[in-house]
Amino acid sequence: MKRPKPTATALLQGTLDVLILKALALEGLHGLGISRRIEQISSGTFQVKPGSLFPALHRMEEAGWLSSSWGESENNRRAKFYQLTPTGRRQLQDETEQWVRISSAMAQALETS
Amino acid sequence: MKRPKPTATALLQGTLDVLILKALALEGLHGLGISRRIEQISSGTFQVKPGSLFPALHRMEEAGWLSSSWGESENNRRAKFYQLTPTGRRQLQDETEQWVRISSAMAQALETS
DNA sequence: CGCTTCATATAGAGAGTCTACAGGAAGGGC
DNA sequence: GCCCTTCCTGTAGACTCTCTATATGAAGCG
Repeated sequence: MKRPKPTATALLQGTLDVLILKALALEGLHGLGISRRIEQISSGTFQVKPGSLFPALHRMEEAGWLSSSWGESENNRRAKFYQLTPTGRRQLQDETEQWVRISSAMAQALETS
Repeated sequence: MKRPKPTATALLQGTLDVLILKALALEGLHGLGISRRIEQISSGTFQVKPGSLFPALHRMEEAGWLSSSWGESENNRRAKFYQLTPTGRRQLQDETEQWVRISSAMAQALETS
């Protein structure tokens, strides 16, 4: 019981990637649009801050899961749009399956036995 | 696609704590016993390496969730036994509820929409 | 022309897990 | 007595990822 825990840590480490991939599954979006989409499909549970989002996008683009192109947002702002690559779509499948495995193992482990 | 991903990262960051707490919910165990219990209650899905386990135990003891005492293992080896403190038991409840919230939000987000 | 909003970006800190290694002590084989 | 394996705890260093905080620029509004 050292400190009252300053950081909230809303996101579980490792879940951001699959959420970004899922957000882009239907259509390409720009950065803040991805953030809003994630918040939407999780009913507000996950709120991705810019400082988490953009490094993740760069990392995933470098990994070959996303491709980007500059365009204009719905508010006439310069915005970078991201799309899933075929590799990224595969990655979405893989990470989704991995999540199912892990979460069912967790559910089993946390069952009151 | 830089590297073929050297590390496997079997465990999701942040899930080790609640697994340790759950492993100790029924009875006190020593370090490697906790590791084996976690592997058992997750049907082999989670395998906690010593290099992850012991720092976590020290951290959690310092946080006041666990108390420890030296004793003898079932194989006559010197072993440190850990028990849940009342604070730790509360922490187990909190983290379990948090896991339920997060995993259901993830399930909803990853639903094919 | 300042203010707000939108949009992208980086630096630095912090946390947590991993690999790899180390040491001590018990038990078995010979 | 001596090796060798197993059990048990532990640390060091690297690595990855998320967070807070801050910065920049451009559009729109009054």
